[in-house]
Amino acid sequence: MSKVTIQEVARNAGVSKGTISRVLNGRDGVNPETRTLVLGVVERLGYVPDPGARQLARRGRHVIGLALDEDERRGSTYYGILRDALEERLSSEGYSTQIQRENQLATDLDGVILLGVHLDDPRPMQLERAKTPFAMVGRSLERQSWVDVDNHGGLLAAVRHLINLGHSKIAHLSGAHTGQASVQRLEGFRAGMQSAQLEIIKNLIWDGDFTELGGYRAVRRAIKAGLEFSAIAAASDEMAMGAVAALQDSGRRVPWDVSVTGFDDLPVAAKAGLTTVRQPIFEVGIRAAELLLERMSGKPSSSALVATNLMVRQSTAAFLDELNSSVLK
Amino acid sequence: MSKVTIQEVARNAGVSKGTISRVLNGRDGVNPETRTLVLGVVERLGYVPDPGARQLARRGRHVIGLALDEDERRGSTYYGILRDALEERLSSEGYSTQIQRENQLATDLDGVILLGVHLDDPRPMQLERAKTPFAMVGRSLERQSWVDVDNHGGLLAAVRHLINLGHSKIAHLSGAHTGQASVQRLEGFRAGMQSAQLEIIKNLIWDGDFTELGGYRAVRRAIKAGLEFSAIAAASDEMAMGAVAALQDSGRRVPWDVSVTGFDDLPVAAKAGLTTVRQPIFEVGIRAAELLLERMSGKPSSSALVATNLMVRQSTAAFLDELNSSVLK
DNA sequence: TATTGTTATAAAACCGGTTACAAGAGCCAA
DNA sequence: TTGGCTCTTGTAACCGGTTTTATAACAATA
Repeated sequence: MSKVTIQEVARNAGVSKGTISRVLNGRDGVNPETRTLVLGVVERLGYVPDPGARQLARRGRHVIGLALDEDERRGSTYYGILRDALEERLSSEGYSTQIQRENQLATDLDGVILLGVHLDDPRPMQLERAKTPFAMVGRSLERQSWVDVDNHGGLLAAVRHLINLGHSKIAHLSGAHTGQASVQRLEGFRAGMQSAQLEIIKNLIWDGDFTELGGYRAVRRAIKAGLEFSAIAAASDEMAMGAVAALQDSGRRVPWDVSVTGFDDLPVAAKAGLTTVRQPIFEVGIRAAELLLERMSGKPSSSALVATNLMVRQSTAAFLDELNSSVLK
Repeated sequence: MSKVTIQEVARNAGVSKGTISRVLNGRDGVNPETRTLVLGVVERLGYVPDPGARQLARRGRHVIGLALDEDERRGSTYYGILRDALEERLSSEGYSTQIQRENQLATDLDGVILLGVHLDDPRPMQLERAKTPFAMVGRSLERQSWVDVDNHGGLLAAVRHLINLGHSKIAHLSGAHTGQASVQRLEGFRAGMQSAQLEIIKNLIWDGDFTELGGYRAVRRAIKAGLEFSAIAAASDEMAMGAVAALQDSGRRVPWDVSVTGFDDLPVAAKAGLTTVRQPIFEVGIRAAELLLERMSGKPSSSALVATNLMVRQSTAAFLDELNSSVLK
């Protein structure tokens, strides 16, 4: 319960504080035997270094900045979870985090995490010029040290799931076409349809603006236009929820008349029983933090594409053709 | 730019480190003259104590927990800003924060901030029993140490603004009636109408569920039902945005045909030109942190009701009666 | 006047880590 | 055998604060 200090670990292992510290920080010049002994004791005692003391002992303030692209997104669920993850990983390493307002990338930072990078983002170049190490959440084509979710694979999995259930007239509820994530998900949708030799109908790709209301309006419009479809693969949970509401307002039952899938797996999705693609946001944050730490320690940098999981719930069901079902009778 | 330490302050003031520390922590037994001298030097040098060192020197981990009521709300804009504020204030005091999952209020915390307390909330009692100091965001009738926004006064101001513009058939777009904030805003609406001897029409009080889509649907329903109104005072920006969308979809122009006000002043409100009531969320967080610190140091506890501001933008305009305007011609 | 208390401050110990430096062990060449 | 080298580990200083203890100056009391 009460905190265990490095001193106690040292006493238990029969070595000095310094050795413990060297082991834990991966310094070389430690006997492999001693190393495993120490790690064992650390494990047994459940020792966790005090972040405050660590920060103090390593000279310098050790601050890393979190740079968001738009103020508007600040505080959305996605960024909240990401921040939690980054903070958890970085604070355990003795770093404190600090939100960077706007484009004023401070120069006295030890590192920066860029959130929501887009294609013609000027920030990576700025940071390179200032020789500040950084890692990115979002894909970069020219540089390393980025983490991204496998958007393409995620939507592909959702579409395959729908196809396996017998659906063929599948609509895609897309976000604004500016974001990379949006484009990748759309491509995933296309890939899924094509792999089953299904036709991609232009009228069944709708813009839902990544919001619940946007999804609602898009689906209402489609129904009013008399379009036929038996499933909707949305590019976000919010849009999917809006779609469900619109279907219900139009007298369609989910999933019996229309199946719906989302993307993100927000808490609300589980509550509403929405089949969706889980984005491991927390994991993305952890990886981003690790990439930055890697880069700051001078190791060769890499990037990471984290996988998604399809969470099958109650908003999808097998396709029931009215004709078919009447024949069966 | 580089950090200024307590040692430098001490040298500049011609006293010892200990004295600086005593002054900054409000310990007594310091000569008033010395105190002002030290404070002057601190100000001049722009000295800010290092949180890490502070945390280390005060024994114990010094963790305070942030307890949310519902997982769902986690990460919403509101809670994001609140967390920023709490963290800022508490970390400068050497405390680190930790999110409390569910109801597992850990016992080894120095203090707890309860977010979103409601009337029959069991948590205050639990904490009292465990003798853990706490402060609450949201009103408590039985206890002290809470901070809340003046919901009543905020909506009252919005309604008065509309009345001053000549409106009389004013609708209220309310949240779910369970929350305290919702009830207080509804009461503010009533008070505003009554103070101008205006009739409160039951059919003009709608439930919008605090979401954009909820607001949209409620307004569509009202229009379809043929209800007459020239202004809508919503209990949240999101609902107000939904209302604006619904009005536009029905061919009503905002603000010429219908005026709309929101509540919260989210970034999106400024962008959309929505007249709204600003909730000083950040300020609420700071105050909550201070109330907790107060309580932990054993001072007599108090509570705070922070004021709102009406942000007048382009979604409200003077009432134009068609009859009137034709007469004027 | 000698003794005791008060008050204000300086000095030093400490918090829990990291790291520069010193030192002992083992090995090899001279 | 001895000096020098590498490998490994202990020792101690230090980071920037807080807090306990010691001390000096002065006032109050006997």
